[in-house]
Amino acid sequence: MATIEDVAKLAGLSRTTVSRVINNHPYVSEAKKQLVIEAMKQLGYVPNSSARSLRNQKTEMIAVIIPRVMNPFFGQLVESLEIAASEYHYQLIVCQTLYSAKKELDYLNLLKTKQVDGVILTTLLNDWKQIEPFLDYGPIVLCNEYDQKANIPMVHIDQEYGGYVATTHLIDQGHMRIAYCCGNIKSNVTKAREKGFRKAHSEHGLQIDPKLVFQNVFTFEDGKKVLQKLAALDNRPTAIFTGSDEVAAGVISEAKKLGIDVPTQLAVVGYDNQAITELLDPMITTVHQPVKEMAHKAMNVMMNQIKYKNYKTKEVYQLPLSLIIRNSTCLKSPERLN
Amino acid sequence: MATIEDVAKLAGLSRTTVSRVINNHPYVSEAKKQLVIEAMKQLGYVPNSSARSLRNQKTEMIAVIIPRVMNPFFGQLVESLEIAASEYHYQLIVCQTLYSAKKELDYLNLLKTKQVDGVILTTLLNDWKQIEPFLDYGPIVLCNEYDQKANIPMVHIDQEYGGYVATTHLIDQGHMRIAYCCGNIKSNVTKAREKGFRKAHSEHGLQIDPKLVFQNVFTFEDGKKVLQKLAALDNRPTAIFTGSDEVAAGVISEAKKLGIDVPTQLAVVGYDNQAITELLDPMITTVHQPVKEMAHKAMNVMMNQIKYKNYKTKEVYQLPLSLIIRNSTCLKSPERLN
DNA sequence: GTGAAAGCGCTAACAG
DNA sequence: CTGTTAGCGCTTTCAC
Repeated sequence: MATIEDVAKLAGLSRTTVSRVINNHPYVSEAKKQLVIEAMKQLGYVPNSSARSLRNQKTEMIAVIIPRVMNPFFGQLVESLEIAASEYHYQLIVCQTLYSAKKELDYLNLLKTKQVDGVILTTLLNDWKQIEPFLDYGPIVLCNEYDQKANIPMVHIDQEYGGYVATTHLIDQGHMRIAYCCGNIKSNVTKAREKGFRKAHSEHGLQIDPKLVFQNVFTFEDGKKVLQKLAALDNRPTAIFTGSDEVAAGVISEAKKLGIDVPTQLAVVGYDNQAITELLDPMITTVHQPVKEMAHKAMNVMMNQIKYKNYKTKEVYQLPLSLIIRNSTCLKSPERLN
Repeated sequence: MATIEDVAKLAGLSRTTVSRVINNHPYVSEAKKQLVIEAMKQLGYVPNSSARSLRNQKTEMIAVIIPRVMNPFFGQLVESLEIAASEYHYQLIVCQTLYSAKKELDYLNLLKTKQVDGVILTTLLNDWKQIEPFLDYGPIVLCNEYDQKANIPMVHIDQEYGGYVATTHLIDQGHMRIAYCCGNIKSNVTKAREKGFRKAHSEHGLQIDPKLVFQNVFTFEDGKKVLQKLAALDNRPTAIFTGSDEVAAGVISEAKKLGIDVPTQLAVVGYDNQAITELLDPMITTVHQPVKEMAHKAMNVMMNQIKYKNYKTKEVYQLPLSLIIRNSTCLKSPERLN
């Protein structure tokens, strides 16, 4: 493989001049520049990126830590992050924790070993205390996840409003007994959503029945099970807020099987606005999260972190979301509430 | 950041000895080994991976080139490839072409610049002639895609059998007019599938009506459009083979809208066995592809390529697939054909 | 067993 | 405008 030295020799110049041409430095005469370009072409020369990384102390790689790619929300996030990264000529490394806190820490080591210039965390499996020491080695940006204690940039979505707007929509439709499903109760994303759910209730003077609250509900199957439990209740709810479209799909599927009509007997709200919401009958009312915008903002913030190296400054960016009303909560009116 | 030099000084030893400890070399006395370990711990030392990459001429990174993460098939492939890579202590870089042949070439440059030890190609947007020169810089493995002309390892699935088994299933159900949708006609994956479709027909002495063949059908929306065209036909088909579950879902959705019953008036076969096949009513008969196995095999082959550096040897691994029969093609009998 | 020294390929003072 | 030189942090001969 040709090196910069080879190019220099062939062009009859020094390594420095070649380097200058590669890096578009000024003060290289046009004549020599052409000489260098010619020599590079002739040798098929491409700079070695390990050498550059070592010398420049940067790798132009970002790691993104997610639970798993097949989770539609995180898949979409990775897709958008990769597109954003490539706009900055950065490469994206995918790191799947598979919900293991230890793997999260393992992947953070990429920062210590300088394999990446920064890490984007999309969930937080460990306590902030465990994460913080890694900041000595490079920037960490929270994207989607939020932590009050963290002294770093975070780009996230207003989940409290998400819970609030969806619940308010149900209450406006006349529902007074609303079931609630959420995912990982330890996540601040989940907590904020629940806060919004509670706020909507208290604003309307409504109580929440603890029997209607379910935790750690993630999948289609989980959704089915929740519906079975609800169906067995004496005093059934007339609506349900689910933490994800998959769960909503499970609820609807099982409701159909048991002859419970959606939305007339049970209104269902999903979350994430995944493709599936438009494929089912009825189509699912859901909360749209601005994933692309979040990804771009997070990458933008990351680039600034890399540039200005102020890794331990808290910066909070909160993005709005919107409710998309479809037939799983009401028979007509496809409006969009902001 | 502590370097190997710092560790050596603190331990009162040479860089060499420290390096030996890091790399688990024999011939280091236990006493000094402990000294080094102690010093490393005290300094929070971690070896710099750019320096190692430069010295060792390997990065322990693999790039995988896919169209996009949100395509469920490729999302699943990335998920499995990342898991496989991490078992070898390799990192995975995601590269999305967004169906641009130029981006495919751009990402192959990661090989030239030595940013990765190898590239896994899952589709082929360029001619093999365009790709081949990159083999001078490192290994390329084809995973999912297949090309007769390529002189490299390829791990793929027996798509011809996929087309064959699905079509035979339809014929066995008594269908004689079967519509056919496929994706990118230039892909060998697509071609093989069609070959199987044709083979099943000729084995049963059946003709294929060109009016029933559709190309470049990828999405849910595309599926809807295909059904609309079929519905407008004088002589409608009684079954349809689609290239993906999404398309099948679109066909079924539109059929419902037009009052065409699935499966009695139109039997529908999907492809990929994505989650959605079990969420819809009717559940979709589909072809299951062994994605995890393919990913593991591809990564395994890649590791051998890196080790033995015989980049230009053709090796073909073909994996079997199976038909999963659900209600979109027949009302009962949930069997599984191999 | 251990260390000195060369060098992986590149960039950036610094000097001219 | 151009070249000389000194490393970036690590591993590996080659001596001892």
